[in-house]
Amino acid sequence: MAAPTFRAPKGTRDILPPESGRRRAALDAFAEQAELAGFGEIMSPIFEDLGVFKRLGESTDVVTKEMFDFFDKGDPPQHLALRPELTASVCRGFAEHRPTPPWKVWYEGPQFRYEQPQAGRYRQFHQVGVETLGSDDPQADIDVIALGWNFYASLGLRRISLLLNSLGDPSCRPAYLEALRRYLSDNQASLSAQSRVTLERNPLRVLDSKRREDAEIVAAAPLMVDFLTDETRDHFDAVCAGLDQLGIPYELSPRLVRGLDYYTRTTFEFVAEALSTAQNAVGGGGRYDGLVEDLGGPPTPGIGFALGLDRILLACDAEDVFAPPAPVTKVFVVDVTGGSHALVVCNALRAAGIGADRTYDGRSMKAQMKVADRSGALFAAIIGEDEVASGEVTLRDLRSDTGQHRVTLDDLVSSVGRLLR
RNA sequence: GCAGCCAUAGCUCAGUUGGUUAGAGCGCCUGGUUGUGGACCAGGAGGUCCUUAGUUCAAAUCUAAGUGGCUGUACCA
Repeated sequence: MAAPTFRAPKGTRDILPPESGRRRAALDAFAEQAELAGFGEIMSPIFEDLGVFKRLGESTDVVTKEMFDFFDKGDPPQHLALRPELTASVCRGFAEHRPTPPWKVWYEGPQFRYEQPQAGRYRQFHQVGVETLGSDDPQADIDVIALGWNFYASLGLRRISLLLNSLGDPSCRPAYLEALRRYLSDNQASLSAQSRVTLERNPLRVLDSKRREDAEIVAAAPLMVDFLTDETRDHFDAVCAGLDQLGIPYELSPRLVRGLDYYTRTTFEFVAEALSTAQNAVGGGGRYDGLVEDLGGPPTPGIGFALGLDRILLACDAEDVFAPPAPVTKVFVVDVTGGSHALVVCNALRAAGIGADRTYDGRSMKAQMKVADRSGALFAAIIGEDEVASGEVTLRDLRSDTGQHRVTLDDLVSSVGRLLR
């Protein structure tokens, strides 16, 4: 390939039509579902004070090595970072504005992590998500999970699995962590070198290891579910019962640990069976009952999820669903008299809400008809010397052989409007 | 982070043991009809063979480094 002077930075890409239209449609579908469920959109800044994201957990890769951070020009300079996820921003917003709970918001937008890119993983990636702040009712958990589930279904995806777990809360997790740490330490000799390091920082995440050497030890490790207090167990059981009630299938996944430290109690992940194992997580979320307080707000429980749009669209490809939307151009104006009539006609059609397009540069009729066909337009509106002389336009059906007929310029918009119904 | 594979036209890819002017299909443009798209036919445009350095009389082809993409792994969405 001829090397262009500049290219999109590593791990980023341009999304061009028609793929961009498909993403827009997916975003619109998500927005509609979220609004139907009573969520309003939050538009937060793309960068925040680095401290906002440090609360995600000092031991997570996201915080320790994957942040795009920089200093601004202030005196003293402020240490800022591009957002690596949005839950922290939402909680910061809640702590800042103190809206009346329960506060239900949805979001969409690009997020940034400095990682090694590969298929389905980008340095700038796009997520949609929701957060419900201010309620620890298990029915809030169920509503959130159901919204995610329904969104995948609305795109046409069928092969999505829901993995469910409870990570406990401060009343029971310390005891479990202690038991887990003791167990893993006792069996340290059998663990991989990498896991021995992870064990020091965060024993929970050793459970996430997929290294073969660790498999045996991990499989026999104590499980959080066996340490839940009555209260957290009741919460978890209520979530399961609610999902049963809604007919949403799930798989209990007692070793499901998520990459961010703030999660408590309910945690879940959506997996696309149509994608290869390394990038098949298409969404995930859970409760983070301590995060708002960590960010300086009042003690506030919260639950939410984030879904990775890039991977969702890959899953749509794999399942061959959710095609790009039909072209908006309905009428292609072919003007062989120089183009100024096309200018007027297109403007009138567009004003009436009818998609209209044309070519430039005074091309031949043959060339213009070719472009008209390719545009996906349903009709060609042809303007030549004859039409100009009689104040008419020739309307030609491009998608069937019903031929063509003339209408007066004044009638064009209403004729087309009738034909499109 | 670690490891492997790959990089030739807008796209998908051929290119022999290193040897004239680097090819195909699709796409694009023009014409075949001085007013008509899709099918067909003819012609045309389009290339720093990723970059740099090296080996050689000679490099798309061999070597090294860099860059980018992909795959696995780690981790994550």
